[in-house]
Amino acid sequence: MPDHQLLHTLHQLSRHLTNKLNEALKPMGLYGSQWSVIFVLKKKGSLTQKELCDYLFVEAPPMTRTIQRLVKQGYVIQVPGRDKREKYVQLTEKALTEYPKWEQAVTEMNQSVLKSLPETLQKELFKIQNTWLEQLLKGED
Amino acid sequence: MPDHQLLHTLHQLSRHLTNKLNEALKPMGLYGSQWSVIFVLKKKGSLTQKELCDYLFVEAPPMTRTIQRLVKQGYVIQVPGRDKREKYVQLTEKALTEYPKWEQAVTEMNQSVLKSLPETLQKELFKIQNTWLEQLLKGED
DNA sequence: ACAAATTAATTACCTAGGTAAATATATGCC
DNA sequence: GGCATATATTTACCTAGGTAATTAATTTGT
Repeated sequence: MPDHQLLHTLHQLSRHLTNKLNEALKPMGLYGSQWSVIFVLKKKGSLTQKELCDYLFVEAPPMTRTIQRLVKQGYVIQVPGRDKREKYVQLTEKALTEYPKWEQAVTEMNQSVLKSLPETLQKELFKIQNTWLEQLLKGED
Repeated sequence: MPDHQLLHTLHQLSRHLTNKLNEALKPMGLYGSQWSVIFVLKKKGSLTQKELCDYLFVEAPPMTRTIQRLVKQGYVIQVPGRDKREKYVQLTEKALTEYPKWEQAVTEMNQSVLKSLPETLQKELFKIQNTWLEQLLKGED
């Protein structure tokens, strides 16, 4: 019976948190989608756009746009690969310099929204979400 | 430590489910946002746009657009209220006729995505989400 | 009673993310 | 080698949802 509600609540929660993220990043002139790309690049180094798409489960066109905005802001450069179809994307010095500030802002926001949820529930939620998402993605093929 | 991951997974899960919903509704020419409005109107009867916004936690401008599309498709009519600033929105006969088909499509989609998640976890997830969202909204004021 | 503040809806414009189609480069097959 | 197929990126266009500013109607304060 509460099936509709479950998805509805999940949707609202996600929207609420996305808004919080954007709010936290706004003072630094970044958006959530940009942060997600920066976060991955910081962890993984240089990646092609395709690899970024696969990692973030985002389609190519929005990825192109997000990257182009990052290029324009000077936080990322595109380097043509040996295969000339693909473009490797990597953080600039400027981005690496700013990164700690960005990460701190996001971390603070995370803590602020998570403080109302006991840690046991956080772990439980994380586990259930992961299980579910994994199952859903497995069922795709 | 897995804070970033928690929000990231939640975001991906939500996107995945939204895509599934749109996919399920596509054959009937509806979108997820339209369905959410129809669902509420079916349950609550006639509501002003403001009331719909409050109920769905959506801002007024996207609500205006969603409703205007529903009007154009003949699924909803806008009735000026006694307070002439507000517009009551209500389902048409056409919408009520189609409703069972829509609901079935959404229910089937719900079941299809939920079948990979044991019922105990569904309940657990629902409970945690609700608790969290409630706390977050409480903290807004 | 009337000017000022508030409110509901709309308009204009932004990001996020999706599909379909166009390009350009690689790869396979003969 | 050359032609068909596959792949990475981009372009064009759609919905979802957000903020800021506009408009019209209502409420408040004096």
